[in-house]
Amino acid sequence: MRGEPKARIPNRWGEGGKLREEILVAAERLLGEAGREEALSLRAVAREVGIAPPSIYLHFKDRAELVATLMAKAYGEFIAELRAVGARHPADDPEGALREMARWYGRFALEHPARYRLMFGVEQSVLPRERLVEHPAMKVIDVWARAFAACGYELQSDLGSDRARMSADRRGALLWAGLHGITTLRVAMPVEPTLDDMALVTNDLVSSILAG
Amino acid sequence: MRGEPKARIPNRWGEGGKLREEILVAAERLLGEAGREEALSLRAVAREVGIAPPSIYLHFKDRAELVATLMAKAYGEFIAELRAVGARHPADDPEGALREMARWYGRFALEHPARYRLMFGVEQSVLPRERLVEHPAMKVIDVWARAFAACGYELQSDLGSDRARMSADRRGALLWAGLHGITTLRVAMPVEPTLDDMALVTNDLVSSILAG
DNA sequence: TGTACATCAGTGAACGCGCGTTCACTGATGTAC
DNA sequence: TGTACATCAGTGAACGCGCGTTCACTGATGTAC
Repeated sequence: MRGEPKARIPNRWGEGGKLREEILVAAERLLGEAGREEALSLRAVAREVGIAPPSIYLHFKDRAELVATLMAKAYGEFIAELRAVGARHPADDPEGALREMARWYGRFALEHPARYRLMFGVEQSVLPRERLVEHPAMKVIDVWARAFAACGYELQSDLGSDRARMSADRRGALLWAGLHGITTLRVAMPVEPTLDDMALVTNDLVSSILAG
Repeated sequence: MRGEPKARIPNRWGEGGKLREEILVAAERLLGEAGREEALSLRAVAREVGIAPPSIYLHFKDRAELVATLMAKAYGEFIAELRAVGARHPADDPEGALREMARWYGRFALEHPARYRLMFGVEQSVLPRERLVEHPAMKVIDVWARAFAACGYELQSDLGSDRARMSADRRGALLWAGLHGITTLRVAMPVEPTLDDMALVTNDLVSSILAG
């Protein structure tokens, strides 16, 4: 009953790259099952694809490079979709768009916990200030800041200022932190998380930040 | 230069329990270094204490029991300290107490990331509704709810209701989620987290929830 | 058309590692008679 | 006071496991002459 112990037919000349895609797809699937990046093993990926473990090294320098590739893909798709959710909403209702995006954020974290953790859950190596702008997390902040700016709050680059009225940037940072807290606490705690429940807290959060 | 490869002198009769304490202390230390519970190994604990790995089984059924013990200790100390921080504040300034507790929360997470993650960072097994009240996480919610109640918001057991004015419980849940998000995002992101920075966002959060 | 050689895609076997856990044991200290 | 035995605290060696990675290889497909 073993799957297929038969030898794999090698790809044609010039089509070696196909295996790279297969490896990424299998790794994403297994990551979803494993839940945490640390629990994803090259050998398991190789088994899933049906190749020998060393074959992975034809396409990735080492385990770290495979994980980094998964992470970059996850970020790219996540940010694009978050932007798209906002853009799909009527332009004359920026608050509605904000709420829509916030709800989508929670749903995403609940439906793809492993991918979510891959992006926001691991302690990452600290980058020097000047390379920070490149990091995809900065783009996430930017999306939220723009969403608040559309609601009439002014953008300002200085996050550290404490003027009387909270800037769009600070509201964005606050919303993101709040959403992150809501979703990760739901997933971490021994309560079965429900979307309704989460939507309620999320709405409270958005209202508070719009009012505060 | 190896530490001490010498044999350990066994504890006296009736004093076997001392080793249990030594194991727990060593495990807490190593957990702090490792950062994540999964990275804590029995063999490392044994090395740290200076005993043979099987000796741990004299006091703990298996690895899971040791980790569970660490977690219970961490929860107990955390909740006691959080309550104490609130209690130390003048009773006529409940908002100040709330802000004080919120700041302490962030500081704790930054200073003891491993212990924080041990409590709030792992996906735990889902408990049945009736056993939920026993879980220490419920006590955390309770502390926050009482802190908001002291600020004049009414307590109500029904978290799901959506009356016009947000109850103390819902504000408490929201604050906790927000704090959790702020602290974990700071730790997870490639930015060096600073206390000032966190204190600013934390204040924004408290203000928003008090106003919302 | 034939043939030597390069290139490509991929493999099998092995490496050393640290892990959780089990097993049968050792040696000191207490207790019963 | 002596001695057989029970109890306690702890150990050494071994188990099987899955892991990341390296190494020298195979066999098919292309290219040069």
